[in-house]
Amino acid sequence: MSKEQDGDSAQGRASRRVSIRQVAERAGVSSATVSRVLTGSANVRGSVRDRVLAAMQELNYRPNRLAQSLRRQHAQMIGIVVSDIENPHFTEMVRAVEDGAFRRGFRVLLCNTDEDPEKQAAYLQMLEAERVVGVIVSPCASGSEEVSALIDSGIDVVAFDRVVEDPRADAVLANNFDAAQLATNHLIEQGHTRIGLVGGSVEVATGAERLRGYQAAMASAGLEPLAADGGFRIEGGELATGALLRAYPRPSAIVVANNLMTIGTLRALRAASIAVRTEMALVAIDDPFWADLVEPPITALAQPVREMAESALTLLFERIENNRTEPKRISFDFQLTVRQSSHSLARAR
Amino acid sequence: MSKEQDGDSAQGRASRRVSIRQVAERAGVSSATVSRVLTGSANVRGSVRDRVLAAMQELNYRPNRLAQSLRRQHAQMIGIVVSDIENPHFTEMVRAVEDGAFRRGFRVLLCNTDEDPEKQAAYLQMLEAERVVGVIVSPCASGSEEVSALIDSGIDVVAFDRVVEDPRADAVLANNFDAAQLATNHLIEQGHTRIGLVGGSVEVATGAERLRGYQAAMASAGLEPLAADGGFRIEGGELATGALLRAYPRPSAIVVANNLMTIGTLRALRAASIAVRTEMALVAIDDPFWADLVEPPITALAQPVREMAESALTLLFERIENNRTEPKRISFDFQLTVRQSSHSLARAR
DNA sequence: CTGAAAGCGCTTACAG
DNA sequence: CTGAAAGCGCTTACAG
Repeated sequence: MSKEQDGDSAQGRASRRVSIRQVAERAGVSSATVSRVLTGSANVRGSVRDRVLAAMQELNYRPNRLAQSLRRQHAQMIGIVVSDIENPHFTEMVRAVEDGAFRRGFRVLLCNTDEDPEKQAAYLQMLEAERVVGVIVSPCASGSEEVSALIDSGIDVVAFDRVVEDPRADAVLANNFDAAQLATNHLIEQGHTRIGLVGGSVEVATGAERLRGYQAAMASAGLEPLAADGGFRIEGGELATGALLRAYPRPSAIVVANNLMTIGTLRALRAASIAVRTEMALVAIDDPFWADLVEPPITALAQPVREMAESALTLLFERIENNRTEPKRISFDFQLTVRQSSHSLARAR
Repeated sequence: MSKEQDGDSAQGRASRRVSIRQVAERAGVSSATVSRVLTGSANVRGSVRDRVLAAMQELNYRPNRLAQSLRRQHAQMIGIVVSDIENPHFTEMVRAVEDGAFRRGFRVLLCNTDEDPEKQAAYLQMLEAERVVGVIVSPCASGSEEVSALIDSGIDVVAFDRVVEDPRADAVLANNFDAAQLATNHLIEQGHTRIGLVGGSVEVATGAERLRGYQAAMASAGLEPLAADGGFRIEGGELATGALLRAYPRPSAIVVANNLMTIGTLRALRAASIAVRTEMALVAIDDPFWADLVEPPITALAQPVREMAESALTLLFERIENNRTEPKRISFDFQLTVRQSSHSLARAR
C-alpha cells in the first residue's frame, strides 16, 4: 500500500528508474551526498545519512552499475576464459573462481573458447571493451596479442594451466612433467614394461610437458616409448587408444593425459573387450569425480584445482587491490591416488 | 613502428584510452559521425566512413561498452542463475546458453546460488543493478520477489526447470511427473514390486513432481511406495539409499531422482556390497555422460538439456528483439535409455 | 548526410 | 560535513 502512495509509483514495464537524483530530492540533500552514503567513502552526518537511507528505501532505489562503472572506468567484473566449461577440470575451476569472486563482490563473465583462436580473440577483445578489472585465462595456442592488449589497457591477467607469452602476466600452473613421470613410474614399479601414452596436443604446453614427463620416465627405465595423440578430447582419446591397441606387442598399461581422453580410453577398451586392470592397467592424469565410480576405480593424479583457482584469484586481487606489479608464477603438484586400475603385473597373473 | 609515431602513443599501464573524440578529431568529423559508423545505424557518406575507419585503426580504438550500455540503458548481457554449475545438468545448460548468447553477440554473467535463497536474492538484485537484458533462472525456493522486481524493471526472465511465481515470466520445463512415472513403470514391467525412490527435495517443484509421478505409478500397480528424501545432492542420495536398504523387506529396485543422487546411491550400494543389477536394479533420472561409463551402465532418463537451453534462449530473444509480451511455457519430454542396470527380475534369477 | 547539444546516472576533486 | 559542477564515453533526437 505504502508503495502505491508514492507520487510516481513505479509499476509496469516502462517504469521510470529511480536515480540518485530523486533520492536526493526526497531526502533534501544533494546527489553528491547520496553518492557518499552509497559508497561509504566519505563521512556523512548520522542524521543526514539516515534520511538518505530512508529515501532510498521508500523509493526502492537501485544503484545503476553501468553508471558507476563508467565513472570508475572499470566494471566490478572479472572474465574467465577457458576452452570448455564442460571439461570437469574447468567446471571445477570456474566454480571455485565464481565463489571467490562473489565473496569479494565481483561478478564473473564466462567465456568458452573451444580452443578456437578466433573465438578466444573475440572474447579477449570483448573483455577489454567491457573494462573488466581482470581476467583469468587458460589460453589456447596463440592469442598472445590480445592478452598483451588487455594488459596494455590496464587489465590484470593471470594465466591458468598454461602460460601466456606476455611476461607481465601472472601464472598458476601444475607440474605436468612431474605428473606424467610419476604416473609412468608408478606403472613401471608395478612391473609393466610396455606402457603406452594417450597424450594431449603437443601444441598445448600441458600436452607437451606431459609427453616429456612420460618420455623421461620411460627413457630412464630403458623402455621404449609408445605415444599417440588424443588431442585432449574424448573421441581423440578413443582413437589414440585404438592406435595403441594395434601396436605389437600390445602395451599392458596406459597413461592417459587428461580426464576427457580417459573416457575415450574406457570406451575403446570396452569396445575391444579388454578388461581394465587384469588386461590393461590404467593411470589417468586428472581425477574427476567419476574416477572412483567406474569399475574398477581408476588410479589417478589429481590437480588441486580448487586451490589453484583460489590462488589465481588471490594473485589477481593482489594486483587489483594492492597494486602489485612484478609478475608471480605459482606451481602446484599433482597427487597420486592409487585405486584398482593400476595393478602389479605379478599379482594380476 | 607506425604505432609509436602517434603523438600520444599509448603504452604502459596508465595509457590514456582513446575515445570517440580523438577518432573524430583525427578523421576531421564530429563524434556523432564516428558514433554513426560505429553503430551502423545511420547512413554515412562512403568517403567519410573510410576516413573514420582508418582513424580508428590508426589509433587502435576500442569502443567503451560501459558508456554504450549506460547510454542505451542496458548491457549486452544475460544472466544465468543456477544452483550449481558443477551439477552436470547445469554445466550442459550453461554451455549451451553461452554458445547461443555468443552467437547473438551477448555476454553471459554466471551466477551460482547453491540453492541459497539469500545468495539468489543477492544475485538477482545484482543482475538488476547491472541492467542485463534478460536472465535465465533455475530458481530455488522463494526468490519470487526479486524476480518480480527484475521484470518490473524491464528485464526479461525465463524460468528453467522450475517455474517462478510471476506469471509474466516464460518457462522451459521438463515433464518430471511423466519421467518418474515412466522410470517406475519400467521397473514394474521388469517384475519388480518393491521399488524405492531416492527423491529430491519436495520444496522444489521438480522434486515434488518426480515424487508424485513415482507415487502414481506405484499406486496404479497396487504397490506400496517407499520414498526417501535425498535433497538432490550426492551425500543426500547416499543417506537416502542407506535408509531404503534398511527397509524391510528391502527393495529390489530403486528410482533415483537426479544425477547427483545417483552417485550417492552407487556409493551406498558399493559400501553395502550390493551389486547393481543382480541385487539391485536402478533407473536414474538424468543421463549424465558417465551413465554408460560405470559398470553396469545405468538405465537413465535423459532431459534434452541442450534443446531446452536453446529454447530458453529463443524465448528470451523473442522478447528482447521481437517485443513479445504474452508469456510462453514449453515442456520437454524425457527419453528413456535402457542399459544394464535395470534387469528383468525373471532373468536375474 | 552531418554537427552541436543534451543526457544516460553516477563519482569526485574543489570550495566552503 | 556538504553542495555545485565537471566529466566518464557514448547515442540520438533536432536542425540544417
